[in-house]
Amino acid sequence: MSTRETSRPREQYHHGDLRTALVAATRQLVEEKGQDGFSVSDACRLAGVSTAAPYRHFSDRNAMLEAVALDAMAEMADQMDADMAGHEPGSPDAIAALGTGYVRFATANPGTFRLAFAAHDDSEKLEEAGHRCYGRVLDQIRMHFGDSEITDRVRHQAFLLWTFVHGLSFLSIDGKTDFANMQDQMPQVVRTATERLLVKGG
Amino acid sequence: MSTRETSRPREQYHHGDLRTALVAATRQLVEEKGQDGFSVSDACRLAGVSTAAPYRHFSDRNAMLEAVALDAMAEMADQMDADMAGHEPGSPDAIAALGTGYVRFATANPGTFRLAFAAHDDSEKLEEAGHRCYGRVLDQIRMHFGDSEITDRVRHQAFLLWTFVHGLSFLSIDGKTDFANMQDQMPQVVRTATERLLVKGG
DNA sequence: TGTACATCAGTGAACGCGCGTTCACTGATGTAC
DNA sequence: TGTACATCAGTGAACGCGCGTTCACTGATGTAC
Repeated sequence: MSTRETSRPREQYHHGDLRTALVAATRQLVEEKGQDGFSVSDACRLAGVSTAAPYRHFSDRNAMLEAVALDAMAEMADQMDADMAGHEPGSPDAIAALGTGYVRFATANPGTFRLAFAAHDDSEKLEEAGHRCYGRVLDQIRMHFGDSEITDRVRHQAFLLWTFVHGLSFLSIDGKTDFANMQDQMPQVVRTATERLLVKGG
Repeated sequence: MSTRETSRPREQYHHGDLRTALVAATRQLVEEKGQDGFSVSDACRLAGVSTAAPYRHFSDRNAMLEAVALDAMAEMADQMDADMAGHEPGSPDAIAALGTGYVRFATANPGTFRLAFAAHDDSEKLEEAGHRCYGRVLDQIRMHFGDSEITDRVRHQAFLLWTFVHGLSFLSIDGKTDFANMQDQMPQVVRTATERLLVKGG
């Protein structure tokens, strides 16, 4: 099972890892053209297979998008973990780092971010992945307050912070921030908002 | 030039106000199917005209969407003005009212809201309309601080607040708020965030 | 080690569909006389 | 008030296109003997 580049034309009848290659192709196209601009045919072209091939691995077009969304959600959790590493658990530093990780993922992967957070009527797997991601925020804020479980005030604070970084993500990827350099200023903006939003009496 | 319902089949050769009817149809479809799901043909069906008719009034499909976005931006400004009316200018009440007006517009018109705030490469008219809308926020915050002009701190504060209500809008329309009743709780959430984010030392 | 065979991941051609846009046209409207 | 005519907002048929999905098939792989 050799590694294979997504865009190189097939040289063998059996691909080896077509599912993975198709997810990669789908993700690339979602970034380039958005989830509505994405087409199964394009993904097949990228992966170098016939247009019927994906149906061995996915029930339909939507399942391909869902696979990308699931991947993205897990990757985002990793990004947040990485950004949080080294900070005192429950500290404003750690909490702000979670937020910057979120926004950084969104700006680095705007199409995928949009896809992952769009309303998917059904997918409970995606919802679970989202909750797993959000659990990190809840837990840091629980520790910040020294609570032993996820209380209402923890949930409330977490929601305020999530709302902020979610808004910052969308404003950034839609080009509505007038910062000269979003990359540089973003962490400071998140830090300020975190400090102000995070107060006990809420 | 009589008023005409959008969905009634045409009875006359000349429509009377086809441009307006097409904008209304486009907007309805953007709400039902999103801006990518919208099709010119559907809009023509709704307006009861042939598929070639829109090209008398719009250069292409995109121009139809832009017209809807422009309408929406103006309407949003009206909503914000209406919600702000009766509050002391520059007061937290007034500023929070601007925010709730924003979120209320978004949740009442999710498809149109998304369209209006998506990245439109070019349209300077839309950008202007957006700035006109945002000017209300800048002005209220300027008054709040008693500044005589739009200073950097005013811009900074306004951006924090905008970010928050923008995030709340997206979380709401994508069904990520776990409130039992968004309609009831939203104003209080906006109020809390406004109070916390709005401090002099920023 | 060599052979027979089941499995199933791929092919490629075809399907029906709806799309955005163009074209030469038609006919209602409003104005000049 | 009545008529001729220019204007231009509509028609309807057609175009080329790319789409998602299905179908009977082919041929590479891995296993049982």
